[in-house]
Amino acid sequence: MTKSEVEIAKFLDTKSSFASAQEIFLGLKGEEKNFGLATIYRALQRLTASGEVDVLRRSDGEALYRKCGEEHHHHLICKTCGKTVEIPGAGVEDWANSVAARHGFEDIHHSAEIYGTCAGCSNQAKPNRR
Amino acid sequence: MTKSEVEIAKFLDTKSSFASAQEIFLGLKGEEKNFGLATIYRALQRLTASGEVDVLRRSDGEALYRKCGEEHHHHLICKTCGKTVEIPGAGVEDWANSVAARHGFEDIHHSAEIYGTCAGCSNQAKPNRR
DNA sequence: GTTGATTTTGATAATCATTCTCACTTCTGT
DNA sequence: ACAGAAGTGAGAATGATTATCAAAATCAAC
Repeated sequence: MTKSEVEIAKFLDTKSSFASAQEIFLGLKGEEKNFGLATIYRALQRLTASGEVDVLRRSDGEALYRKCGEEHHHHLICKTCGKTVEIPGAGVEDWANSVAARHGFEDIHHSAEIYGTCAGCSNQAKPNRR
Repeated sequence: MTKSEVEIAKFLDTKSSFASAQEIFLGLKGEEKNFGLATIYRALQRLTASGEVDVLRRSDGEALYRKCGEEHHHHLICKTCGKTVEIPGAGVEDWANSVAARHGFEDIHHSAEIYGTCAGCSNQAKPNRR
């Protein structure tokens, strides 16, 4: 594992939400942990290729990264604060397999994310209900 | 509905797969159906905002567009030829709702796509099995 | 059907994330 | 210590998407 990969993994471990490459770059600035933007991108490519980091795309197309568990899972993401919960894959798994089989598709994989407002942000939005 | 929206919708209707803005731009070239790239993007924004066209992101971040049914649905997409099948939303719906409720999330929506190899491409890949 | 306002369009420049280049440094094994 | 491989940094290059702004088309009343 390279120095940049270690620092990026450490940084992502402190966050429960997804972070963009630019955010990681800025977050690592100073305190002797400087890395060029190119290095960040290269390290993220290696981390995602090896499955240590998950990627997904924000609606504007920017890539977001997160350190996740090894097992197959999905995400429940707060639209307001970004807080992310890992969801075990089981439920969708069966659905995907049966749908694919019904249409003659093989060698499948799937993606599934749920977006919403978490309890904390929901309360903040309507603080003093009268 | 503007002229560009009509032509883009017509073009997307002829395809069963997703198309990028650039592909639409090239596909509409010639035959009096010319539109500037900026116009294509603006029309696609309106079409997706009104729900007439679905968007998803290719793994490299490029946006892909498709004319779809009105009802909530998901996609089964061939990784090789791009052929896309619409899947009714029912199955995932329940899963998303129960997961969200269990974690105190409100006001949710979700995305789910299945990627695989369709029967046609699967046969082509291994044509003469001996 | 002409006037005037609003909307759409086109060509081009600007933006911004991501990748490429290349020279330099750091690691690895022997 | 040495050679070769891999990692790094600064900045240039790429490419999709958006912004700009003036010209053209559309529309609504009179």
